[in-house]
Amino acid sequence: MDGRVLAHAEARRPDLRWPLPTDFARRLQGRRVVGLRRRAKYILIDLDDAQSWLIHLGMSGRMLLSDGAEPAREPHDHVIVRTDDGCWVRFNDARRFGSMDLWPTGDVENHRLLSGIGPEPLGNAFSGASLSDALAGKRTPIKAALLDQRVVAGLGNIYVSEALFRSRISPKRMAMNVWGARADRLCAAIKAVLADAIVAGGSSLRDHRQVSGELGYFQHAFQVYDREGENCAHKGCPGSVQRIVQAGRSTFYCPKCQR
DNA sequence: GTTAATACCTGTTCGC
DNA sequence: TGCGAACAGGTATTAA
Repeated sequence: MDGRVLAHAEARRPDLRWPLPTDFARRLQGRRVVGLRRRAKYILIDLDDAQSWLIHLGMSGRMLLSDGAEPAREPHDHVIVRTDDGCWVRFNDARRFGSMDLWPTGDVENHRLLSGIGPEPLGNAFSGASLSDALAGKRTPIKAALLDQRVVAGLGNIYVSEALFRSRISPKRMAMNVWGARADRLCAAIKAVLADAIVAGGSSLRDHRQVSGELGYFQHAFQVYDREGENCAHKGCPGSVQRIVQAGRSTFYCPKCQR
């Protein structure tokens, strides 16, 4: 999309998770894309009027790209954009947990949804030491702490379970008790899980898809998530995967080797 | 101030 | 076969 003009924009409903900004489609229309970035779970599309288009895919949201004739309208196609070179971009989100906003590019770090968010897990600023600092004094299970975007950006329920399994840390362990070598292991596991997932094209559960509409493949590489009752994947461990509920979300782990 | 629970939404799956 | 209940997810809001 970089460099292309948003020749036409249409919002087919006034809200997603929250109301779309005033005159949303009109403000997109005619703008040239001058940058494409990501911060945490947000896609940031910088426009030539010094505004940035913030997009969160929520859980079921997806951006679908196609060339040529206008694609048939499908249920839950909430925002539709056509670029000046004939590309169609559709934001489709059945559950409407996604959101969009327009915000000054120079102030985007201060947007209410982005301010206070933690370091990028794949960046150099995220280390065992920085993770220890973020967890210090937190009297909540490490599972819940890792879902807190202020601690580290971009981790969701699945990747937290996988990272805790790889680092052999119990999801029930108090966050403040994850430091030193444990924090180093956890940091490395988070980076490894995300790197593996990116290579595999992401995780596809039910209707999660890539821009082409294809499913990702990382779900086939899950070691604990949605594997309740299966043998622990750690070599030599006699344990089996258990499912518990923490903060209203499923956690999968091996009680034998995750401590 | 910190942590836990709840609401939002809809397609899919499961049990009766 | 058909129906309703439960479930999945991220995050703001409300409650404790």
